[in-house]
Amino acid sequence: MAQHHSTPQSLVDKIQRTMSLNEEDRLAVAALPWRTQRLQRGATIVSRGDRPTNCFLVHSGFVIASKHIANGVEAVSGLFVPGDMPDLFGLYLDVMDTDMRAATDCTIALVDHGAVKRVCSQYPKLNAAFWQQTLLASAILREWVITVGHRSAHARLAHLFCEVMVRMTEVGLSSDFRCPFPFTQVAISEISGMSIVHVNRSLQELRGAGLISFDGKELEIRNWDGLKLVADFQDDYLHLSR
Amino acid sequence: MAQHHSTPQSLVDKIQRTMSLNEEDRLAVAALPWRTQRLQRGATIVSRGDRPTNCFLVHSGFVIASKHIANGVEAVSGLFVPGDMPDLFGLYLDVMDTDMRAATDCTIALVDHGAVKRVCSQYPKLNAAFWQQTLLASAILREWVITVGHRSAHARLAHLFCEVMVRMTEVGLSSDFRCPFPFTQVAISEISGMSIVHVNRSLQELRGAGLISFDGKELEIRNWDGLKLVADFQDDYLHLSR
DNA sequence: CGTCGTATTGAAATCCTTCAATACGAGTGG
DNA sequence: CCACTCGTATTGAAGGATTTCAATACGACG
Repeated sequence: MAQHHSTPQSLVDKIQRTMSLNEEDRLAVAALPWRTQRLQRGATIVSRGDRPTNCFLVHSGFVIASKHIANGVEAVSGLFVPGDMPDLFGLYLDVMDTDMRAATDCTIALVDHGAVKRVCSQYPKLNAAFWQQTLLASAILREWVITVGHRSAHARLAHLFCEVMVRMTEVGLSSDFRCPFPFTQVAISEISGMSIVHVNRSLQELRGAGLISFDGKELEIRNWDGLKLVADFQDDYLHLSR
Repeated sequence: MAQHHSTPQSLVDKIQRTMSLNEEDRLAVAALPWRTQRLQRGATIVSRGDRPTNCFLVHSGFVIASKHIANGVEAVSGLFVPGDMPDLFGLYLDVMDTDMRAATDCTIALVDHGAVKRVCSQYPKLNAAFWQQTLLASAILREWVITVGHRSAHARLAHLFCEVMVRMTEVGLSSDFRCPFPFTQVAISEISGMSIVHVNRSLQELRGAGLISFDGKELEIRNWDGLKLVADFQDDYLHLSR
């Protein structure tokens, strides 16, 4: 697997949306021993039960966190976009409680836990920044618990689309309410926890209402306010700066 | 409201289940400016939109995190037991994205964010410990996303009971598979996101199968393995030591 | 041209909610 | 002590949302 060094610019940018890093901090992040790696769709990144010594940053593509439950069903608990560090929580949790896999072809950058801990202890700003990244992830989880538990299926889809659009926008990967979203309907059904049939119908509903367009590659939100309304989407949980 | 100083023993204990603190660390935690406070059931602790300067530790009672969604419904995203710091995530998230309220009469201990940050920067072990507490909370959220999204209603209840029992046991509040659980069925319906009627019926089912007994005050698990089975409960996400 | 993954549609089945009514128990005021 | 009320628990039954089953269509690719 190809490996080379890489600048974690997306991470630095993401951190700087909520915290100001000085030159020294930025350099320290860049100086971390990142190892870039290309992954094919479906590749396992970490497995439940692992005792990780690394964590990773998503450079491109989408990553999914899931567990296999009772009947062997894969239940998804999170979707990650470039700039995210999906398993950063492993830094202080000895054993992984979920699987992570590449939901699309991906490029990721691995870093050693020890190195991360070292910069954290040396640069208080970075300690705060990495900690904050884990907290931002937990804010999304809180919202997912509510969405999955209390919103109707088509609101769930709408909510997912709103969230993805905002998160992609945050890292500069959208324009004009369009962003990559290279998922089949069966993939969307896994992510959203809905049946394939119902995904299909809800999608038609959202399309029919002129709220979105989606071709399996790219998502376009054609009526942001309308979609937000059906999704009951309030973006405060994403803690956008300002 | 009565306020006095208090030893955060439950927190220290909880931390020590996964990390070894030395005498100095323990003293530093105890020396934090904790302010104990008594709360009546239903009391608001923090509100969505707040810019907190404190966080709190639950001493006794149960705390609930929730948001008010579309139709004014209160959607619960978390349940907290003694020893938990439910809003610790506010340490590095400027504005609260959820409400927190006392689900029962409670006693909590408030600490100033500044003081927490200070001990964290001074005691690396405590920095790790507090960070880890937020990560343990996020592990529970991941499991909740899955439970709410993929498990049947009666499995959801069973799962909740398993989780509560383990978490109460962790902090020494259970014995013989019995622990306080002073909730009405309507409260359980809010926590679990199920309708009241269905909570009632699922409860009867679990009782009828001899798995639990529950009288609105105390929960008893009469058949742990059986309950685990219907709940599809695997405790790894709680990261119990050993 | 055949095949396989994907998208779409119809229809039945299931789970869960909602509506509605009754029962039960504790607390309150007469 | 009784009558009343209110919150809680329970039950029946209808309605709705979503899943599951089954079939068909579509499109890319070898």
